[in-house]
Amino acid sequence: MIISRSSVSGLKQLQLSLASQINLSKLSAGSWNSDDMCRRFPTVAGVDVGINNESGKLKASAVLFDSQTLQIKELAIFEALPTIPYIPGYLSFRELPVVLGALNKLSELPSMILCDGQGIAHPRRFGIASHLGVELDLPTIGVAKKRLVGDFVEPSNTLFASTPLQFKDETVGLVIRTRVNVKPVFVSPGHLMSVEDAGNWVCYYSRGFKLPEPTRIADQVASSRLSKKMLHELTAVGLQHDL
DNA sequence: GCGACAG
DNA sequence: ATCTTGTCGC
Repeated sequence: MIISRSSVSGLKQLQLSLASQINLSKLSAGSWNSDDMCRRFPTVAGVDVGINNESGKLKASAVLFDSQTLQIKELAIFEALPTIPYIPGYLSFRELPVVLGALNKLSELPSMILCDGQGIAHPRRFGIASHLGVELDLPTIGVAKKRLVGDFVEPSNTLFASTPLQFKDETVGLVIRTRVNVKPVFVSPGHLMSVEDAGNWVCYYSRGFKLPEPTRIADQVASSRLSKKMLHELTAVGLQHDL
């Protein structure tokens, strides 16, 4: 599929315009307390997108969790053919439609969302997490496995060690070691979230794996790689019908 | 001109 | 994103 450079410049202007709506206010007042924060944000959804080689369709997943217990409350998937190819810096225009499709299938919207990819750690401060946040007016956090922009020093090899991700003289995110001996993740706020809160939430949601639980499960669902153990647990609760 | 480049 | 074997560590 071809995409003209004039249409890309149009998307660029749209990003610049929408990015001005981002609000990075702090959610936490004082020290970050997980019990307190979970009361204020009772649910969280993890979203991710995979590609189905058979159909060529994008497959988005939205997994709703109780933020306190991290128990899965609901799960949804949505598939559709991609409209445009993947272009670094314009990922959201390709993936957001299916992500919204999956989220809309949930019986309730979450109080916040963690998504695969960048938040404001983006050339125009408008990664997919920011686009999703502005679109739904919900707090969002971007958790990426790779860097898109910014300079950083590798965080020490200890659990939750983190270093700032600097881009054009500002800290746009954090590089966090969510698991020892594993490459760190790139965390940045999307919308209605500060860099600091985004880091605290990611550490809180991390349970021994590289990716925090919401994104980790959403990732497995979107790429049809749910472990048999997880599949069995979901079946027991009757949440497997969408798979 | 050259290198970098989320998923 | 996805393709892939053996291997290291808890």
